[in-house]
Amino acid sequence: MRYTKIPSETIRRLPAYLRALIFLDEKSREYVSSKDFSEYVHVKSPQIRKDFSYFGAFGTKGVGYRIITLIEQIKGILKLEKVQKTALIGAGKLGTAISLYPGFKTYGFEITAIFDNNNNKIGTRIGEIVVEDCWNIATLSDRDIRVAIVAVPAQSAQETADKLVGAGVNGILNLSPCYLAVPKRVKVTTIDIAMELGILPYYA
Amino acid sequence: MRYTKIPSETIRRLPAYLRALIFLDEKSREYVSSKDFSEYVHVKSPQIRKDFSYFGAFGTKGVGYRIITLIEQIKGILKLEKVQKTALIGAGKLGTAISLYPGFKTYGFEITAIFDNNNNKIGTRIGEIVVEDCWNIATLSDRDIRVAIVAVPAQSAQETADKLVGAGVNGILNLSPCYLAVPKRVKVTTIDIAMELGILPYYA
DNA sequence: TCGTGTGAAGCACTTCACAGCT
DNA sequence: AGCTGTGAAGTGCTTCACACGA
Repeated sequence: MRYTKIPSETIRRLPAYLRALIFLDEKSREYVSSKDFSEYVHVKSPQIRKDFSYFGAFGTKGVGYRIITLIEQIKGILKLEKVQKTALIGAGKLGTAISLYPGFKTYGFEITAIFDNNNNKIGTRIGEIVVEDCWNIATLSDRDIRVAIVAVPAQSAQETADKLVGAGVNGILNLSPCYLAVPKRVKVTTIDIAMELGILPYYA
Repeated sequence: MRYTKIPSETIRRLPAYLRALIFLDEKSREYVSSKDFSEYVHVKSPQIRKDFSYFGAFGTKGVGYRIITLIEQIKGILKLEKVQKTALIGAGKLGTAISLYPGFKTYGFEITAIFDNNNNKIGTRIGEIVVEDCWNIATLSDRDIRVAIVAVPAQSAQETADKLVGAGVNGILNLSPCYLAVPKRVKVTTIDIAMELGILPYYA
C-alpha cells in the first residue's frame, strides 16, 4: 500500500500518534503493538495498522512496531524533521500564554518572532523575544519563517492574515473567532475555544 | 427527514453555522439561501440543505431560510437555549486569557467560577470572579455548573478531571496536552494548540 | 502463538439531480 | 425563475477476518 494516497483522516490522527509515541519513547519502550497503542491514542487497533500501512510496512509480526522508526516516519510525513520557526502575532494575554507554552518543541516548532500593534508592547520582551511592530511582518520572508499563530482580536485578524500571506507564510493557526480568506496555497486551521464549548451540552 | 438521527458530522458543523447566523442576524438580514450561506461557512450548498433538513423542513422555496428560526433550531439541538454556567480551572496565563475572552456568550456560556491550586491566586479577582481553592470544585454540583474548562498543566489535568467528574460535571473542554480518562457519560473535547500546528507543514 | 498487513465488506457522509413549491 | 427538500448514486473511511511471518 506504500504508493496509495494517505487519507486525510489518517493525516489528522498523526499528530496525536506522534505525541503518544514520543511519550512512549521517553519511557524507554522500544516496541509497541497496535493493540497496546490503541490504549494510548483511543483509536481501534485495525485502524492503527491500516494507518501505519499507508506509509509502508515495517512492523514486526508477533512483536509490533519499532517506536523510533514510527516517530521518524510520522515526522517525515508531516514534514516536522527540522525545526520550524514560527511567528506569533498578538502579544496580549492569549499570545503571551501561548508563547510560554512548552509543548511546541514536541512537534519541532519554535516561536522566534512576536508582533503586536500596541506601542506599549513593542520593544518589550516576552521570554527572550522582543516584540516587534506588525509592519515588520513583511520581513518574515527573509527570516525563513513560514508558519504563524494569529492571536489578535477578530476585527484585525483578516488584516493580519493578509500581511502574513504577503510575507510568504503558508500555514496559519488562527485563534480568532472568524474565518480568514487566504489563497489556496495557504493552509489555515482555526481554533475557536467558545465554538468547541458549543458542542458539549449536546452530548451531555 | 425530521425523525432521522442527525449525523455527528452535521452536529460538528452546527456551532459554526450558529456563529455565522448570529453574525447575519446582527446585520439585520432576515432570510438566507443555502447558496449565500455557503459563502459564510464554506460548506457546499447541498450539504447545508441536507443538514437543515435533518431538523425539519422550514425553508421557504424560492426565498431561503429564516435566520431567526434557524438560530432557535440550532440552539435547541445543541441545548444552548439557556445560559450555561461554566467553571474554569487554572488561573494561570492561559486561564486568565480565556476568562476575559468575550466570545463565550455568543453560545450562551458564562464563566461563573474560577479555581486554582496556587495560594497566591486564591482569593484574588479575575474580572469580577474571586478565584477559589480547587478543593471547592466539589461544590459545583450544588451550584448548577455542569460544564468546565481545564487550563492546568498536563501533570495535574487528570486529577482535576477526576474532581470535576465527582462534582457531576458532564462536559469538559480540556486545554492540556493529554488524554483525560472519564466515564462514558462525560464528554471531553481536547484542544492541544501545538498539535494543531503539527498538521500545517504537511499541507504547506 | 502472537501481531502484522490487507483485500473485501460494511458503513456513513457527501454530492447529485430534479420534482415541487412560492 | 429561484430555491428548497430528498431519494439515489457516489465516495471515502472504518471494520472485519484471516493468511502469513517471526
